[in-house]
Amino acid sequence: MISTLNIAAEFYKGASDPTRLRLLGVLRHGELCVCDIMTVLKLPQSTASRHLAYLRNSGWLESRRKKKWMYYRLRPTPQTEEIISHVLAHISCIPELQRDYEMMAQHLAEKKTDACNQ
Amino acid sequence: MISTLNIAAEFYKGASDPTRLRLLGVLRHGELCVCDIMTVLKLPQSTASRHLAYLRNSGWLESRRKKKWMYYRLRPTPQTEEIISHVLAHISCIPELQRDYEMMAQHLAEKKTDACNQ
DNA sequence: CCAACATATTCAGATATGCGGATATATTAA
DNA sequence: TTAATATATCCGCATATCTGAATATGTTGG
Repeated sequence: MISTLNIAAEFYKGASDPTRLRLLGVLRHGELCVCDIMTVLKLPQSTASRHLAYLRNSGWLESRRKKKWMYYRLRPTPQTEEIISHVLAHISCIPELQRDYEMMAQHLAEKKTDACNQ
Repeated sequence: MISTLNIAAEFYKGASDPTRLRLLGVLRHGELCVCDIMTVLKLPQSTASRHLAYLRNSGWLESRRKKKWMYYRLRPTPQTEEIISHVLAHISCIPELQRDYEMMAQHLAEKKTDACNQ
């Protein structure tokens, strides 16, 4: 049986792993594809994909396919919008995540096209 | 602020279990001893104690001894005050936790003395 | 259709976490 | 000091989670 209590616990479990916090941190940039994320964060592809799916299943993200690429983005629902914004604010001053964020900014700036062209 | 990535992950891991969310919910009442918590939430004593220790170690609670009883309370540090208040607001509308909260209120009202007198 | 590429899933092994009864420790009252 | 009480920790066991390589699935362009 899925209760609201368990759903809330799953939601916070989404934020309970360092790699997933890194993913949330760079997703403050907006919609990102798996290949950009794994490139910037230097994560194995399976690790990036698995944790992104975890975040989607726990209520943090939604995804859509665009050509060959799967794009993930933060998903503020009426129930989670406020808490998500505060968690993001909370983690935004973690040094490791600041570095991730800047690396992603540089990576995005250097992309020549809108599509993924690593 | 949250000093490291791992510490932040541990903090959210504290909120990632249904039983621990129940503990946080009743602790909105203020300082509570283990015996009141285990009585109201109908938790085995080892379960209540273990999760309270978990919450203390992950940055949510602090504790102090008062006579024979160990009292736990929410610990809003400068680093966690804002996020803790928003997590509490987030979980405050979960039906199970509302019931817990009301049961605790009734339990506290019926206590005859300040000390634990179950 | 097929080749190339992006992403998802599987796999095995290591580690972490949950549980509740049993036991240990700590504090107090008599 | 001793008994009673409150809390913490230990224990065995079950389940969950993390990892990265390997493999499977899915999409696109030619």
